[in-house]
Amino acid sequence: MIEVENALKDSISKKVKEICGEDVGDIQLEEPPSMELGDYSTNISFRLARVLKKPPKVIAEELCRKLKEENIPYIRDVKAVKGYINFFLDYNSYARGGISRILEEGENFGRGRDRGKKVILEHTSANPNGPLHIGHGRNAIIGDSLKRILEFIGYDVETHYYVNDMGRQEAVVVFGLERFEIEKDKKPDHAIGEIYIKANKLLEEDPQLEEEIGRIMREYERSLENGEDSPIVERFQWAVNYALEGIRETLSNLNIKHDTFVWESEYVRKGMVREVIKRLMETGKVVEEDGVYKLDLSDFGIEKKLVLTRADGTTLYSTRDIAYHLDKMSRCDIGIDILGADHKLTAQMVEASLKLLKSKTPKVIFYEFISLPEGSMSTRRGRFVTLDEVLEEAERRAIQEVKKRGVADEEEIKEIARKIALGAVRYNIVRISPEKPIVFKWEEALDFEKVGCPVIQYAHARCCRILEHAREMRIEDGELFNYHMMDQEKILIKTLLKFPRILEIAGESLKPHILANYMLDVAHKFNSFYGNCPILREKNKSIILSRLKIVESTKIVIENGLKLLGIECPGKM
RNA sequence: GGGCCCGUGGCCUAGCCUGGAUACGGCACCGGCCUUCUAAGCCGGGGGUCGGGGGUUCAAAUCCCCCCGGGUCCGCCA
Repeated sequence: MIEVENALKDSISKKVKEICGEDVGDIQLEEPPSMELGDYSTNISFRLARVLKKPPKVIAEELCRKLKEENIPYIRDVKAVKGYINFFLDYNSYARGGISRILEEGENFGRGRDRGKKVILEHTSANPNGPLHIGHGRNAIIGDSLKRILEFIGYDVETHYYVNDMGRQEAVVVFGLERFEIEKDKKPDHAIGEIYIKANKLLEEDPQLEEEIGRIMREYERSLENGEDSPIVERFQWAVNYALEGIRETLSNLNIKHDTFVWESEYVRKGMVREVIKRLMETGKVVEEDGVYKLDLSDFGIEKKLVLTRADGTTLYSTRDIAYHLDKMSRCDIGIDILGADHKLTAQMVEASLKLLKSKTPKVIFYEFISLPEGSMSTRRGRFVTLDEVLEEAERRAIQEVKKRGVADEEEIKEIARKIALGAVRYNIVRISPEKPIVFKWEEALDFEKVGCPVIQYAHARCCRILEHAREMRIEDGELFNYHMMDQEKILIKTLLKFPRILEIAGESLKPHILANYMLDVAHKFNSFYGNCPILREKNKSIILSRLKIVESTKIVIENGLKLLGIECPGKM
């Protein structure tokens, strides 16, 4: 609970000032390794040792004496141990205060005040030349989770899918569509993907055709710049929209919806790319080399020069990307991009260019690749595992599991299995911190035992069942938390009350995996509580009532938390 | 060759930014618990040179340097 922490910090800060006469800045509160040692601790004495020229142990004891005189809310005792100062909560009042807050706030528990800040978060942005694979999934899932978290803690968030319709790869699709029949009964993104693979194979066999790709790209760009709605423009639009239709469906199955799809070509059509090039030319940082103009970014520690346009005058991805970012950053307070680690250099160059143009720059979250045991994925070679097949397989296995348990009837099973599958897939990706490379293995991705989201959903289902039974029992109101509480309930309550702080940390540091790991922690703490503290079997009415409130609070935290990870709770499983 | 990222028990993973008390969990393994709130669970147990070596510090998984292994980038591709 933030109130407790702030009160503690204030008291410590005040006493430190009395001892050494000066402000030592922000006090850090930690949690001791075990409950016997206390609930909160500070290592301030170690930091003061040098200033005061006294051993930490002596300082801790002195501070401890002074802190004991203070009346800090919810704190019943202070102890000095081996240089640390440890604080002990009065769990009865802490539980009463904390639990009633969770229950009052309900689905708003953890929600932050409106910050009056507009965020544009760009994620997924996969090229529309095939279905999304699990690598794209990592991008989409991190992005969508982050959007939900930021929104919940008080930001106004708009998500962008930057549609890359101008690259070589899309020209290859258009080229392929001229030569191969598209399979109309296939899911559109998969059908486009096959065309793309076939076209690439053809290009490999007959490199002469490469000329044709260049011609298509030039023609498309010229048409756009002239503002024409020529056949080539229509062909590109058709191909892109067709693939996007399938991509949208996959995203929707993952509970992901973008607010805006921004087409790269729009920046060419509106002349904004030319404008950017012109403005970059005026910075005085442009040199001519091998017949093309290049931007020298050595002032930013980047050795590689940025090519502004091709020798044939057509634009490049990077310049279009700068135009997009210039526009985007002017429309928000904070811009966030989710990018694969392979984009690090490009992102640096975009950032440097934006600085040259006096623009704000985006915050970028980089994630490492998901590879297959046999090597890295490749859309071009058709070597990838699609999100569609992962979701489908997960659902198939979930149906089997749910049937085995026999807790739901035929109609419910499908819906329950869908939620479990979605949770398993999203959770297994979002729980890993993004800078960690992942090797995709089917057994790991779809393991419903123990690790992962089903455990959390299961804990939630248990809550639901208990509350259901409790309603039938019609337990009357009474005094709460007036008994000697078990460790498991103390630990659970403390964990539940960390939720708002966790969201703050996960949101501000742009790390959704922190929330994911916390959710598993809540489930474990709940299971331990459930296994050790009788609820409905308890004789004492006040204890039953109090524990039911804990169950209800757990249900709220799990629902709120999983919702922010884009995961639903089946309620029974 | 240079830049960036990763390297934590047999396997997966948190902690690293902001250094502190027994390194968080899970899988697998061993033992106990279902006529009692869903056993996708609970309780207990074994298992660790935090890739290696130096350094800074009263204190290093955490900060600095070097090395090893893996990934990635260094296109008039995106």
